[in-house]
Amino acid sequence: MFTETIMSQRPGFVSAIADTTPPALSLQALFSKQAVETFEGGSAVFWEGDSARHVFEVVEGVLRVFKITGDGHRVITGFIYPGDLLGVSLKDRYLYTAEAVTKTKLRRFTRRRFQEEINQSPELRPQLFARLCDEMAAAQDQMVLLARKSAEERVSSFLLVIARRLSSDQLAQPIVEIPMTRLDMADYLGLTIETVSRTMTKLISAGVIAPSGRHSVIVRKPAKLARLAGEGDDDDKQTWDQASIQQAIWPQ
Amino acid sequence: MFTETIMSQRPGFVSAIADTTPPALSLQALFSKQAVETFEGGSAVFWEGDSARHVFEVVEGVLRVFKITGDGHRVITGFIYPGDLLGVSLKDRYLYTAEAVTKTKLRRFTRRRFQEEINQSPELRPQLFARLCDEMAAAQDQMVLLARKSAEERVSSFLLVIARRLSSDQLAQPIVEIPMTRLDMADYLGLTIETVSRTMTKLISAGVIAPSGRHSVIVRKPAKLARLAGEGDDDDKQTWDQASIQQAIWPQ
DNA sequence: CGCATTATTGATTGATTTCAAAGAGTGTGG
DNA sequence: CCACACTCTTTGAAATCAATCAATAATGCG
Repeated sequence: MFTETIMSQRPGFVSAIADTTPPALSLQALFSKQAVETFEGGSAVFWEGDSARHVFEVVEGVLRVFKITGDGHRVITGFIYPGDLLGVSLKDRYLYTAEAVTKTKLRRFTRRRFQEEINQSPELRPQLFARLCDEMAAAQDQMVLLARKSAEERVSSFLLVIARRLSSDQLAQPIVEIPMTRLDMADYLGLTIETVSRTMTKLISAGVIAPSGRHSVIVRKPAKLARLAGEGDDDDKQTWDQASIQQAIWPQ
Repeated sequence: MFTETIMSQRPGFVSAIADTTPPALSLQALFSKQAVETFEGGSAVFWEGDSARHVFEVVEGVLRVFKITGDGHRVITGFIYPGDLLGVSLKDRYLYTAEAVTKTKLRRFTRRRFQEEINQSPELRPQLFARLCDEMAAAQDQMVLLARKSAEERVSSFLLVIARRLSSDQLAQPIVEIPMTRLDMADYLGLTIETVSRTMTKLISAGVIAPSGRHSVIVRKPAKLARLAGEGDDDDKQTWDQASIQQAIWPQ
């Protein structure tokens, strides 16, 4: 099971990822020493209930993380993007199945080794904690979405979140990549595939988004999208001085 | 801001709580040195967005933790019971409002002090991690509930969870205390108060539960309740007599 | 005891699901 | 290069579950 020795190590590759992190020892720097493994789209990294032997960092690609309910429904609890950690449950069994949506590259540590590293580094610990807290915050937002939002609000929220996630990477692009299928979206948003499809169509008809291939859309009216997503949108003036950035990302 | 000096310390009080914890230094032992504060039912401990200055441990009582959506809906993301921690977000702002459901007793640390203690203790750290992971697991279960379960499944799941939670405290009691109101339940389960009420009535008519005052019910058919909750329970014997009730509630 | 709050019950509406079918995109092999 | 099979997506019509609207009942508090 120790597949991390399969590929050659690429120490010089670190800087491209770790540039933005101030401390000498970051989680990303830690993982950067590990070998990169590749998973084809659709393949599972681990299964719910598996003995939790490894912790992963996503280098490239997108994964879905899900549970199967008693009556066979799939509930996707999150999507994992490059830079995110995967499998950081302190339980000894994975809480969910992780599956590659697209072709994915990962680095892994054994849980034991990872815990040692974390324990020995006062620098790493707060970073890991921060990750867990981000995950918790995301989970809570998702609970709000599932508990009270309409189909239109759910889909809009989803598009908005992935649009913003991308914006930090590839700035000034109104094109939002949607690597996952409609079924993935449905199982993430607590809707059926038909409702997702209908809602997308509705957003397109309303001119909020425009189709741009099957796995991407162009956000045409980001302010309206935010309003539909049910954000506290009294006004969107005072947020940042970098309103110019927002305009650059989403030119109206 | 060091409000923990307000009340007198009660070192002798520890044992009653800390008896069950093996290690010399447990989270509960840590908190046990702090003064106890009381919050009346309905009063807020902190608000979403407040500067996150303290971490709390619940000594007694139940709290609700919630967010308010853009359109004014309240979404309760969890209930906090004695022994649980509150406010362990590593963010510098609280992610949610915490409000006492019943009269509640808490102990608190400043965040700074708490982090120091955690950082200096290799014994405490895994305990805190385990708590966070339990919280995460609960959040995921809640996402599953909200994403795919019917009203009946939601209410049944809720009753089952609090029944099991109580069982560790006050054993061998099929009487489940429900300290929260129907509105609390509704806002937690992503339903309306009417639907919760109707579903409870339905469960009563079906003989699954029996009313026992407004804030408690008797679980008469725990196996059926588990089935209605959508748990993967392939086998289920009929369970009318008291002995099998207890077995079914607490199988382990 | 009366009033405010909380809970139940009933009737109706409506959003989303379900069922059904057709259309679009992708890859394969002849 | 095209036909075929497959999957994924869109669209339509009907059914359903929970929300909403409305009224009554129970509880608890001063």
